[in-house]
Amino acid sequence: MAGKENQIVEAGKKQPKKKRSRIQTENRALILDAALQVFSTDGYRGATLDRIAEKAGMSKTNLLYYFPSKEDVYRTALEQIVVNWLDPFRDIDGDGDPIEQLRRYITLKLKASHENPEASRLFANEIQRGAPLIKDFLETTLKALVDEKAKVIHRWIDDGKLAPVDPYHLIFLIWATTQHYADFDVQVNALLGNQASKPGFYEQSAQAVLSIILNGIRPR
Amino acid sequence: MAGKENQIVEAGKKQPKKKRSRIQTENRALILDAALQVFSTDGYRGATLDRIAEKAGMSKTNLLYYFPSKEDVYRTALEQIVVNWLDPFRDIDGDGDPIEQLRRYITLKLKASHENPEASRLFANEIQRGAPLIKDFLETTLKALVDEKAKVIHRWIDDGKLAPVDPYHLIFLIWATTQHYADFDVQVNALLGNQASKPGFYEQSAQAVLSIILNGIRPR
DNA sequence: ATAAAACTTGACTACTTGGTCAAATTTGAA
DNA sequence: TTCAAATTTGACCAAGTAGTCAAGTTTTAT
Repeated sequence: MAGKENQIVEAGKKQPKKKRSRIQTENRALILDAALQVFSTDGYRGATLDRIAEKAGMSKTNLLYYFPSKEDVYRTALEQIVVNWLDPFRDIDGDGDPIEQLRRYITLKLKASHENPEASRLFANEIQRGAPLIKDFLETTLKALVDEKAKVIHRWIDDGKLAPVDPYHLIFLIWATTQHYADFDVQVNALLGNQASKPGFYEQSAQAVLSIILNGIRPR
Repeated sequence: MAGKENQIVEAGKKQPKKKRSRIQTENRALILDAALQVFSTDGYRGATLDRIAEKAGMSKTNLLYYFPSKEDVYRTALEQIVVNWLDPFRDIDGDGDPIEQLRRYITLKLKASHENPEASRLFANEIQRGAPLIKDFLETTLKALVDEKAKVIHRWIDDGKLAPVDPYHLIFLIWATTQHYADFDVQVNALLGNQASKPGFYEQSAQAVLSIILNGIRPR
């Protein structure tokens, strides 16, 4: 597994982006969608190409016609997720109102966890097994971005707009909490009983999470 | 996999607890320790008995002399974890000072995540794959305990000792945040660079987490 | 010391899994 | 329509995998 091309996310830019036929586009999407489900519950090693192919509605051989290997399917799925991950975080605006900016970000993250829990779980799985494919990305691209936002938060604190909290741990707390609703949704559902399946549940939990975190960081 | 004996944790009580020889005690411990490491990074399906046996320093055949099957090794390891999990939560004292009680609980959880991250990851893994072995436990034993503590928190709020927050979501937030330092420690390390390996780091992050959460729930 | 019980292991089995290959079948541009 | 390129698949293979078995080696109670 792996070797040199750990350049997840960095890739995609230089690649000439070969044009794909209609069938190719459709089938790759089917495969990636199936892969997301299987990888997110069974992990990289536990997932099998047979199951992914079955879920995608084609033979394993055909799946391997579109992706050269299991690792490649996984890498591609993971890459998609990571890219979508970054955008809302990047959008945190240092010139905006801190509470409003963080409210927006937390809300977006909660929504993502709610609408696409598999993606969150797949990402969590990758980290939990030691991040073999994205360690590099974490240490470079993501670290740079986090450092930048940490500075923004620090500035907010210096301006008295935010209680003096460690920016990094604040970011971790937000990530942890929002992902929890995706990664541990079985537990959340078990503990909340029927509540969790009621219609307004998502908005209600978003409200609760926001109120705790935002109170925790509001200047006093 | 599985079938009827989903009664994790409930077991152990009725079992006559057969006495074990010195060798048995030692080897079972070696196996469970190795299993914890392998299961926590590779997941249930991804883990192999060969790897566990190798890490435990014995042949796979011998491992299977002590545990009848892979699932049984997994179940036993998981059960140990879950039991240890519960104690500090149970110890939250409704008659104590809320802030002090929660500070204590959060500190204990952070410490556990710090000292035994594999256990946390194994538990997370079980939940993420749908909790096939402990769904029952979540819905009964754990739910009852959480309901009880939620009532305690509610009482604290009614007494004006705590800001009006949803108890369940507060508990989720605490669990999510404290586990994050174990489950995502690769990411935490990558983003904090050398900081994370410095001596006082654990105390420092505990301090940061406590300050955010406790501020978030202090009455105002 | 000794023999029964406890422990340990190599060889083996049945099954799964990632990946290959050659032979169809389908698609689409001319 | 036509045929080369694209797509699809069953048969197959080598490398694991969980678990069995019988044959040893070590421990321990007497």
